[in-house]
Amino acid sequence: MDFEKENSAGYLVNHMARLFAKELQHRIAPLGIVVGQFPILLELWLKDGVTQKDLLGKIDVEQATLANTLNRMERDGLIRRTKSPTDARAQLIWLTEKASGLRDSAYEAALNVNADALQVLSEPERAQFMRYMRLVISGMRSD
Amino acid sequence: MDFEKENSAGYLVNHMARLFAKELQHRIAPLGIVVGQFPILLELWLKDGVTQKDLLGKIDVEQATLANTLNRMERDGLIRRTKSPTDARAQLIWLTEKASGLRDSAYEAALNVNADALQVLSEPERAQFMRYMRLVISGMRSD
DNA sequence: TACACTTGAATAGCTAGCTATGCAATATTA
DNA sequence: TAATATTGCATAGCTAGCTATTCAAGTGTA
Repeated sequence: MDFEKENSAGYLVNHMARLFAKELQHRIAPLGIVVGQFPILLELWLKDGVTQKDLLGKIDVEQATLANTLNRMERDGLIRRTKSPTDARAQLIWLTEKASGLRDSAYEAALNVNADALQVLSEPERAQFMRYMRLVISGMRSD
Repeated sequence: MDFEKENSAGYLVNHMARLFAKELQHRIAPLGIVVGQFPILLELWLKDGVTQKDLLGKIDVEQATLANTLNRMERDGLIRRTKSPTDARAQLIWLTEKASGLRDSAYEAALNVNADALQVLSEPERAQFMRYMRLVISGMRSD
């Protein structure tokens, strides 16, 4: 039997993900944020004052991962938390001024990473590529 | 400005990579190995008795990451190390019997993950998808 | 109402990745 | 050959992800 990693989808996917992460990391570092915080910020920029559970429903990550990342974000002055008025177990998560102000630069950084990474593909190829990824993801999630 | 994560290549790539890793993890756990060890084992199954530096040249990971993973592999009885006869700083890395014996089952597990993940795509689509990933990777590496 | 069940979140403990730094052995060069 | 530079590897310390477990607060029910 043979196994050539360049012909292994999993190997390529992993490698590509690390390159994307490294590139995004590099571009958002000046903003004082890190990659794991990105999806959370994306949600909070749309709507804050939500509970951890609300966030969890929108972000594809385990609850423990989210809780840890939120702790680091609080430590770093990106969010603050207030008691939920309706449930003593829950807290509402709010962006700080600092974090709110980063939105446009962060969007831009991420859009640039994506554009640069996909620049080797033509426009229709890019669309195909995105479509393939969405298909693979939804196939894998439904197992 | 708008940012929809389902339209972000980086977001999809990251998500897909975690699904692949989780699936592979799940299938190789019975063999007593974990995902980070996989690329190293692939190389060692081809040829062992090599130095860390040799391995580093073939695996796309930082030196420190490799060193840590090798330590865990030694702890887990997958490799052993002998002094290099030519360089007192280096060691030669050898597979144990246990690790050698895992090769075929591990190949099979990985091939199955890939096949299952890509089953939502037709054969020509799969080929395109792989081609796109290789293009994106080589584009990103050459920056 | 008391007790059991469920749920929101935190914590422990692990792998895998990274950067930065240290250190001893080898190579190079003045 | 002595001083310097380079190299092979290890270590420290961080983020990001995971599973498993715990715990307190809410919910439902006998």
